[in-house]
Amino acid sequence: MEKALREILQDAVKRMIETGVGPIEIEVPKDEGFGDLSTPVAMGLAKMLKKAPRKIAEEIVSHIDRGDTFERIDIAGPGFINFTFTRSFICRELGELLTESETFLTENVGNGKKVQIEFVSANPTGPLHLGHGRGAAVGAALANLLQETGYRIEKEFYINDAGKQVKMLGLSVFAKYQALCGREYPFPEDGYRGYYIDDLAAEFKATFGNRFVDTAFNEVAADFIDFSYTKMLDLIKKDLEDFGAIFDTWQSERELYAAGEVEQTLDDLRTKGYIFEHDGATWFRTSDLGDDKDRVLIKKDGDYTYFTPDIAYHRKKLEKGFDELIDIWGADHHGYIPRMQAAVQALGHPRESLRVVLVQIVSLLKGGQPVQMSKRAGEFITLREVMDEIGPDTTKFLFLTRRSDSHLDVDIEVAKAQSSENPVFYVQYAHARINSIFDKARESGFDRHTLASFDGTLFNDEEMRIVKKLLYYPMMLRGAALAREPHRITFYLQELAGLFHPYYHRHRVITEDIELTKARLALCEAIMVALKHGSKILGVSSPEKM
RNA sequence: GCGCCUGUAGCUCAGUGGAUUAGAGCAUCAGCCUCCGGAGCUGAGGGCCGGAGGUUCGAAUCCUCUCAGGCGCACCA
Repeated sequence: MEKALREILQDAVKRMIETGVGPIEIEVPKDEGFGDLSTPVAMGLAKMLKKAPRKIAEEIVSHIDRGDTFERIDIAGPGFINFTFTRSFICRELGELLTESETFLTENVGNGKKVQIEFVSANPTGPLHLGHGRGAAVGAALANLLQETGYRIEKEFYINDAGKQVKMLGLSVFAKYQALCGREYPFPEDGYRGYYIDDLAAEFKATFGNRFVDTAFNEVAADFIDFSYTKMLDLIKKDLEDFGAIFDTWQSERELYAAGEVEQTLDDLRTKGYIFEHDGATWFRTSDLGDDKDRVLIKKDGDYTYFTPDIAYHRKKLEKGFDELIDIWGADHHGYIPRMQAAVQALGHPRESLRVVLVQIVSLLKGGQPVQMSKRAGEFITLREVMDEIGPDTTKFLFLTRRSDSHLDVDIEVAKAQSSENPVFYVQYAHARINSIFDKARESGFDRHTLASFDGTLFNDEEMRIVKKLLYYPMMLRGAALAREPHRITFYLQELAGLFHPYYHRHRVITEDIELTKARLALCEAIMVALKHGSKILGVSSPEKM
């Protein structure tokens, strides 16, 4: 519906301004009385054409053939053009929705653009916590959303298997291992203290016995590090899989070093003149590229900073030929964006090719009281706990019912208590309910595949309202994709379910009247398709029974 | 001190320039099971959109200032 209007408007405007204009804004009016769709385009053009908005609106309207598409076209307020579609046009669209099914709901906005989404990328030093879960939910949903709207997507997890963090993990396990073997060994101050460290130490001992007792950590560091982080990574992979976050590629930081990528990146930047030496360290002149200050790449002691392999990593991504990189980061890393974009630019790509989606920290409450979460101290609620407690669907929906950059308080008590009152069930229930209507309908001999021939004149106002809501789906999806905001789908689904449930209570779908039944079943079918499609993008199931 | 994010109903949040009465869920209160699934439905109460200025025909939305919370500001990761 919106797509058709967009094309009509483009044509009309082109007759006035040969060059045409950029994307034309089309919106659903707040008040139904203002029509089905409306555009403020005339107001936007007012400055450029130096004419009154209403005059421009009139001119645009004069170039539009009402045909059997529009019931009426009005100019209202300061210059809005309001469009009301004819019933026959709307029903024709519904018919297309039914025959084309999911294809009707999506639109190709990506044009095959290659986009890589990197998300979660948790250090393999412990189980995933709730914050990671939010990143996983958002990343997976965004990937699905873009996939559905014509982008080519790769989902990647970056494994920090080379830095200090995994070393600390190894040392923590080493210390516990020594203790298990009856040796005195100081536990590192910054060590990881979670219960899983004890488990790892015990597992290590069970595997290797006392073989590593009485050795210095430095001599056996690799054994402990590799053993521990691979176990943790396996755990993470399992959690993500059960959560429904499936990755295409797993990029190891070590591999970047091994393949000489880090060195090459430094050479590359050096050749381009961004590198300088100062105070015994090697610097990257990011301040030339929009960063606050220059950044160190090689420290005085000869080690790389965290930034350095990360540049190499992004360089590798860009070389794989992606048009856009989306990184999903915790909001506490937002200060890191300018320097990473500077790096992207230094490597010869537009800085916009890196788009960072920030996911705010999840604050945890327990019965209204804040719970301090610290990975090092081992005090945190894991994604696994919550997922097991309230289910992956509810957890995902919880994360996707908010904008990703909004602060989110999760009260674990409330979340558990609400598990049967959660909005996700409202949406799923609508789907299950329709499914059960169809079970009933089949008993009465109605076939789901002959519904496209429904008689749309039988729809009452309430039904027409639902049909229109369904026809708004493609534009909602398009907007969500362009804004990279999957939460819009969540809200849409709640609204759609919110139209269906009251409708269901007021009207019987299956009645003696065969034509009316067919029309209503057609409507139900369409609702079901939309619910299913949106839920699938969110990674939430659409159960047939609950 | 500087920067970023957030401040909307009791709670959790949508809406982020255009059109009288600013929306949803939860919570609270009052109702609805002869009928396709009550994880549902109907209704009620509840808001100077943190505050103050400004731009505009028009501001929750844009600009400035200000208050409050969160997060950043490393030769840490």
